Amino acid sequence: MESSLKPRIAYRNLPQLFLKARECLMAHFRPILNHYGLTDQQWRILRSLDEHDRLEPREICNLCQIHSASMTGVLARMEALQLIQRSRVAGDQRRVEVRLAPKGDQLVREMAPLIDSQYQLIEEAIGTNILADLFSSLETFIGAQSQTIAPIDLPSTRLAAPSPATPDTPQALDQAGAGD
Amino acid sequence: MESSLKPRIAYRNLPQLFLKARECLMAHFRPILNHYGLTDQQWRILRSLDEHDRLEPREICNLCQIHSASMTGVLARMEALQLIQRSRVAGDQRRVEVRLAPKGDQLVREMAPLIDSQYQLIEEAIGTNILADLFSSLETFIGAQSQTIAPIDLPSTRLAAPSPATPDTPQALDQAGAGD
DNA sequence: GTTATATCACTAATATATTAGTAAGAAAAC
DNA sequence: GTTTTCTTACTAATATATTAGTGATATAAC
Repeated sequence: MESSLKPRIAYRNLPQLFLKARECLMAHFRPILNHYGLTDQQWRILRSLDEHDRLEPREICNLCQIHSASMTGVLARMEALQLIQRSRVAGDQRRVEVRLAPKGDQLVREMAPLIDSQYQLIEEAIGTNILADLFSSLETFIGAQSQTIAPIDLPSTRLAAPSPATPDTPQALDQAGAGD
Repeated sequence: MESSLKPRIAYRNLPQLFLKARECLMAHFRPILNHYGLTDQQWRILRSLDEHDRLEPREICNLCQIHSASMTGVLARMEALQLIQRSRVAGDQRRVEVRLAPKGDQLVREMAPLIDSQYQLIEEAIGTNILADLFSSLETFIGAQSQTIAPIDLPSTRLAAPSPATPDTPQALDQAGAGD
């Protein structure tokens, strides 16, 4: 009684597949971003600002899937790099508006044709219809999420709780003990 | 001369779409993971170990899309929580093998039916064929990546380099200057 | 008008991502 | 057999993710 029906999860790992697809794709663009010293997130924000001109942090969070708590730091660094400008909204002192700074605007202008060229190479290599299918499937899937999907109810009897229990081996493996 | 052809990138943002799709989906599972005090990455590793029984860190990196440099810390924390066990490989002292610890195994056993139930609810809500289409498109896309996709060549004349330049506003916005 | 509630950016603490680099061990070149 | 090269896990430094919570402002309730 040991090899008791090993894969205990029946469904395939869809989130993982999304992740892998994204990584495959980003591998073609990351060299461009790195060439200009940009992180993924910084580029996502620049691209959104290219399309929307004036955005508030909260809107950028939604558009770029960046967590609200990360946003402050990301924007602060981008402002220090003079890629964007931040200012308070006139009527509402809580809110902030973000725009491209001249340097950021110039950077987008320079990078845009490179990004498009890379997309074109990808499209040529893997075929227009495969990409079209993919867009279609993704959008149908995302759209379908607006259905009310019920959450399962969670049991209250959890066993392995997030208590650091016995901090056995805090960092490195003990470098030796493999002989006994 | 201001609204000068604003969206300067012609192609749609596919990486972003992957990200959004993944977030939509994970929203249904994260409550389960959080209930058991697990991070996304920890769960991905547990799930892989459920399927593969014995894995080396390098293999987990590939399977779970977790960066090699992050892996050490993630595994160390999971070992401290007694979810996994690490040990040196007999013949090769460089390598490490990772297995489920009893507590981790028990956790997977408890969580597996919950995960499957949630998948089932999702499948019922959005339809089996939409999901099948999606899997198909994703796999075709990932498979097509094995084509040789040429990288564009990067110009050497970059303007905005990753130099922290003028650290104008290091952290917070200046709380006032919005009246003039 | 005052109180309660909501919104928004931000902060703090910890986990993970990313880049570069290190040290030990293994394999290949010689 | 020694030197070179490669592989593997790990470390360090910084960027971002995540969770919880704060303070300031705005809006709603009264």
